[in-house]
Amino acid sequence: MAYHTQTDIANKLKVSRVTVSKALRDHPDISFNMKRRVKEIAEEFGYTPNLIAKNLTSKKTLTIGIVVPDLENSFFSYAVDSMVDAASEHHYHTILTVSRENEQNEKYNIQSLIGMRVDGLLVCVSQRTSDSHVFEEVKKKTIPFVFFDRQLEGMGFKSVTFNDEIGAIDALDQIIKNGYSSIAHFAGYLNVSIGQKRCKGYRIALEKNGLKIDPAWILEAGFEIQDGYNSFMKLYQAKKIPEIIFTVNDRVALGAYKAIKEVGMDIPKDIGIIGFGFSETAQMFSPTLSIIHQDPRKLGTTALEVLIEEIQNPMQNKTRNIIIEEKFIWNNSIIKK
Amino acid sequence: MAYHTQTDIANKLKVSRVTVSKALRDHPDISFNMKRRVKEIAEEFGYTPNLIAKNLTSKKTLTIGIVVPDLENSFFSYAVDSMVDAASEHHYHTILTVSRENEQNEKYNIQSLIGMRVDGLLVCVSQRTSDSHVFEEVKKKTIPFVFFDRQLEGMGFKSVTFNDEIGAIDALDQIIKNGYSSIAHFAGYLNVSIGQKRCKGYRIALEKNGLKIDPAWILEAGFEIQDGYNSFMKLYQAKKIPEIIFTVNDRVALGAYKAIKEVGMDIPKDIGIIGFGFSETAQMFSPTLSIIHQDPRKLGTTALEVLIEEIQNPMQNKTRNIIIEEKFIWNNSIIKK
DNA sequence: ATTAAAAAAGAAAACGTTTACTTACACGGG
DNA sequence: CCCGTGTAAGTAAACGTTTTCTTTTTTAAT
Repeated sequence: MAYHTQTDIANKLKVSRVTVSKALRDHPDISFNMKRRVKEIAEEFGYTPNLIAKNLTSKKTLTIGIVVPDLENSFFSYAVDSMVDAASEHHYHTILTVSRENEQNEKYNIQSLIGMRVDGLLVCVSQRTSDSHVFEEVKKKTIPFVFFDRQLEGMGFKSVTFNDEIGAIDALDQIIKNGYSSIAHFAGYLNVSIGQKRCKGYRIALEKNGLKIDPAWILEAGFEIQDGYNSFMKLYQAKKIPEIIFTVNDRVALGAYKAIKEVGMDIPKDIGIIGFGFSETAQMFSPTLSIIHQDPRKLGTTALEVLIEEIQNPMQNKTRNIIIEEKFIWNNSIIKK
Repeated sequence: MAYHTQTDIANKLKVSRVTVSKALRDHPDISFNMKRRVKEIAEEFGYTPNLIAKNLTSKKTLTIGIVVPDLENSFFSYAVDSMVDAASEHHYHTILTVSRENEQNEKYNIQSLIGMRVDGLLVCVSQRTSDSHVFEEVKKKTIPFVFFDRQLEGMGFKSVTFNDEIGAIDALDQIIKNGYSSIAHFAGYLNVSIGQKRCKGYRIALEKNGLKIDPAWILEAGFEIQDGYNSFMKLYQAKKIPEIIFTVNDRVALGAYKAIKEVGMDIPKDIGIIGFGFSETAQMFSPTLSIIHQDPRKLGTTALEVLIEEIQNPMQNKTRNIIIEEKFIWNNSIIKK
């Protein structure tokens, strides 16, 4: 690799490097003529400014570090996509790291992003993270920081998240008011916060509407396609089919779809399904899946905006936790009575 | 933000900063005792080495720049995911940029990645890119560079791609040999290389098997869901239904699925479908989609490995264009006779 | 013509590291 | 006692910029 530097240009023109530096930045110190000459040679040399040298003096890297648990989950890839996009609009770069839902990786990633002196961090914490040591460090160094989607509570960092409980309550409320009363819940795992909150919403919605909660209709099996499949088959074998299945996410819903079709039942005629998800994937289902809509792009851009705000005015804005509204989208997987 | 530097540690201990630098890197110059003292203070200060300063002297950033057209396309997000992963195994970071299939963005992205002095570049060129100026620059600066999935031909860069033509021929060959003879093709657009190659494979496969090519069965409509839907409806209204539809990608296949179900026909009983795609999305279909399998993770990791190899031994390995094999996966969208 | 002010350039220092070279000292062998 | 050797430290310079401060030159005002 062979790069030219400002010094090369200065030597060629027999001027000082400061003159070159100023000329390239259109500093008023420099005459029009000199600017022209400098830029000509820069062009000729294919000069590309060395940003890392620039960063060293300016103390700004114009770079944002992202830590995400997983990119195979399209929810995150949409979120990251919109972050990269929004960042680029603010002339920021993004260094992307993936933790694979592993606390060690996550810690390592954050530390090296700090080492690279990113101007700020966007982190979606892994499901099992418990050690807050790295985050304490971030706080001590007062690095602009925003949690998105998931957060470590009680650390005083800003965050942008959804409120699953309200989302679930709101959606189920509408469904129940529409005349449905037997609703099963495929719950993922109840010891992770996402599973917990969604299940809580389910319980509250039912109670609120005077429906009693049948423990046999809360199936705790996991977050993957196969888990949805298994859960439905379990209900089917027990001949205990609800009117509606409320799944913890769209992957589980997909598994349920497969199982339901396999046993020859019809969605939405014989059974309705609703799940957490977002519009693009809901459209992949046929019939299209009714969802409690978590918009990953809104999450991404909001988180980024909050971070930029924090970078530009540190410790000003006091709003800590931004909640993004989840809207219930009634698609074709449930019949409107 | 408040960072401590080696100088801070040096002052505290009343030693020179070089001693600190060496101690932290376990340089043999330094006594065990001094190392211990230095590390103690480093710990106390929460010292994090400034990598950008380090990079300035070492001329290595341990960072790889990625340019991808789009992350909403899950094919790319899988590819990027595996790149980030593989890079991190080699202790490299990744700066991710998205071009949105826009040549200007792409150019800008590459230039700023060069500005950040990434050690190498992984680029999937946008569909319309024609100006090779930036790439000439990359070549002049001899920056390690690898094209993935799509490439600008004739520039002499390494590349990792699929061979769609062979993939299509191979798959259709098997299908035809299985007894099918009327096969339509939903072709995307024939003026982009991806559409061209896949269509060419289609033609060759048919000719090779003595089937004549009916222009009415090549529908050029686009690459999105809606295009697949429209194309099928067009065939349906013309009452010209083939045994098999071969789609240019999985999104078009999805549109076809929707249309087929809508008119009350059954996959695979009434009509079979095959498309380009990868296993994870094929599983999203019901029935599961038969695919010419393009493995994004294999693409990603291979591209990254080739790049690392090029970074470590520049201009050594002469193999320019690596082709990743596409395997035909016969799923449930086509009946095996 | 003299002086003040403005314009154009340059010099030195800084950012936080690493690398190459130098110094100081202790130790043992002859 | 001198010398060579090894150990442990330090000094100076470098990486490629930007910033702050000077200096030199030009222009304009008296």
